[in-house]
Amino acid sequence: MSKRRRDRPQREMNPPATHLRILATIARIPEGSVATYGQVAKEAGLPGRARLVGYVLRVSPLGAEVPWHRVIAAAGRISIRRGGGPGLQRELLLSEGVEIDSRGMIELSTYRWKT
DNA sequence: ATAATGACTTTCA
DNA sequence: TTGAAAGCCATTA
Repeated sequence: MSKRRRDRPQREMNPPATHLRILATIARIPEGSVATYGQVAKEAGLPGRARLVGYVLRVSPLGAEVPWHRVIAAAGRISIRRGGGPGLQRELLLSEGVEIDSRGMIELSTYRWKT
């Protein structure tokens, strides 16, 4: 037993814990629907951490287990910037039945994930 | 510890 | 509706 300087009761802990929570929430988004970063954060129990969601998606090893393409900005638009992303996300959403405006806008009123 | 960055959101014009 | 500015928060340098 080492001398831990003041064990925290149970506040934050592992960095990944929060990330896993976010990823788990994204995994719950049904096919054909989309969710905003803020909504995902809130559902994950992290209200106000919308930026974190984006950050996690950036650092986390995305895979088929995480439908990251169903996560869009509150404006109903694809947020990612940086090649290889936007076009791909658009294709994935279209293949799921989500209609996207020519400007890359999505009708949140229609496709927003309802909990 | 402070500064800068970013797959965000909301508000105002 | 579109665009700019401010607010917020965790991670990185």
